[in-house]
Amino acid sequence: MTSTPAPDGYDPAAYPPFAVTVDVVALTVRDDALQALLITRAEEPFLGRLALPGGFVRPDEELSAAAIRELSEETGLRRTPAHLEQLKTYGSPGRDPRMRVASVAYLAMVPNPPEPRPGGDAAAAAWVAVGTALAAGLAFDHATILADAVERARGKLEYTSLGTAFCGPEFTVSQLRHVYEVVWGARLDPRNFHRKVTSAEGFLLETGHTMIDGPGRPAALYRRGRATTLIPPLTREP
Amino acid sequence: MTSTPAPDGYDPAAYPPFAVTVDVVALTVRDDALQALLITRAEEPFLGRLALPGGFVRPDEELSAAAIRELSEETGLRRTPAHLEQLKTYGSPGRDPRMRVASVAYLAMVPNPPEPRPGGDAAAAAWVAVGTALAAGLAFDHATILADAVERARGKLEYTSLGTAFCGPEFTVSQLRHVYEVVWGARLDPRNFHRKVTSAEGFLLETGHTMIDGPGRPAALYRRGRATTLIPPLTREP
DNA sequence: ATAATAGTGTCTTTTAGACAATATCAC
DNA sequence: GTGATATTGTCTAAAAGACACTATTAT
Repeated sequence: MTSTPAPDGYDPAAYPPFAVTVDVVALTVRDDALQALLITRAEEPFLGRLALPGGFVRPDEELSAAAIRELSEETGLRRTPAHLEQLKTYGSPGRDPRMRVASVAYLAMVPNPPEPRPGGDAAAAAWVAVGTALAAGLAFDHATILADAVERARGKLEYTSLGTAFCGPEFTVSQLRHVYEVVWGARLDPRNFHRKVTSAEGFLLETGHTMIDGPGRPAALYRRGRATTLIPPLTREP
Repeated sequence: MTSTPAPDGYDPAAYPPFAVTVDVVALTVRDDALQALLITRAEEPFLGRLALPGGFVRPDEELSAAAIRELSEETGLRRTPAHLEQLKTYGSPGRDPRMRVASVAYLAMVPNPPEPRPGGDAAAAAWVAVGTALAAGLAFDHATILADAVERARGKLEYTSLGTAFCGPEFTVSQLRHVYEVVWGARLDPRNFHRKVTSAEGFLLETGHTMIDGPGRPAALYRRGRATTLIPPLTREP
């Protein structure tokens, strides 16, 4: 099973153990803010500090499966996120004081965020506004991971249909626009936004249903289209 | 140093060892083709098969440093690539028959590719056209990694100044256009391309020098500007 | 009626893409 | 001169952004 050890130590079994973990940045739009699902650590190191949910990958587990499992275990988030993608791997030698750890970070988008329920080695779990979290400080290098995730999400809204992953199965153009406004932290012209998203090929599918929310004309409900890339893209700096 | 082991086995030291490796997709534009730097494996498994250069990360080594080191050891590529970025981590349970391995893949751009010199556990090292490599088949899941890398490179040419990483320190607009044409596999109008790249803010810096290559008016030489994102972006489907 | 939101249309500016025209070289 | 490449300019169509206007609701 093991190949011949090379003189300079290429035999895999001879190498000092690395731990491989996953960390999940689950984002949602709630209370007019971009929020991340964070836990309060119940163990050392960084006991009591805010951190991303995550943990060790099991011997026969896919990385993405580990991300979904850890999210479920530590925060009680049962539903599979509307979108899950690998973000980046963080593996600097000193990032975990216990041992050498390479952590594969995932980015998840969650619509209609349920209230979290802490479990595993999490003392608490809560949705926290991204700005608040970064200002408060996070365990390990999780602030860097969170910042990278937010930047990825912001960029991807421009040229993909990812914004719909923050919305439920059926949504109005206004709800989608609200997502964009919150994630980008910018005002968008409702009329131009409406024209752009409804004319982008394969982005939105009409359901025929409408919805009334407060005063004003009822809004048409849409479902995500099959297009993943947005042509033409939406633009961020108006 | 080690925290209290949790009942369900969260003690990192108790976890079965993962190996962490890096694999490097070094790309260049040579002979009117997008080529990748590949090695021929000198060991089992996949002895004699083409593969990406790569290997185990050392205990106190940054992931990116491991990528540069493995590239140097296995292919003799001494120069630091003009661009190096993390691509994605591949860690499916069965991807290496010897043991559980998570491989952090890197994408590198190399201008003026030098002839490689094999070393380490590489029996040979050569620049291979991407299409040829994918058709020939690669060891492990390296074909998937290579395909992902090419797709990343193609996309990034649109909205970043990454294309200049395939050129030397000084280059003409034609040379840059040739990079785009080869990577995208498409013809671009020389006149519109010229106007777009020279008018994109901070993309190119005039050097004042010119260069003559064959017949035709001498071409102005440029250097990469400090801008990393391209505004407005170049577009792929003409 | 008034206010609020949804949706359509119109106008101007900007950009993309096609392509004419000029500049400067090798031969 | 011819032929090739570099560079600038011109034209048209598409898209972005500003914003007037209509539609439909709650109050």
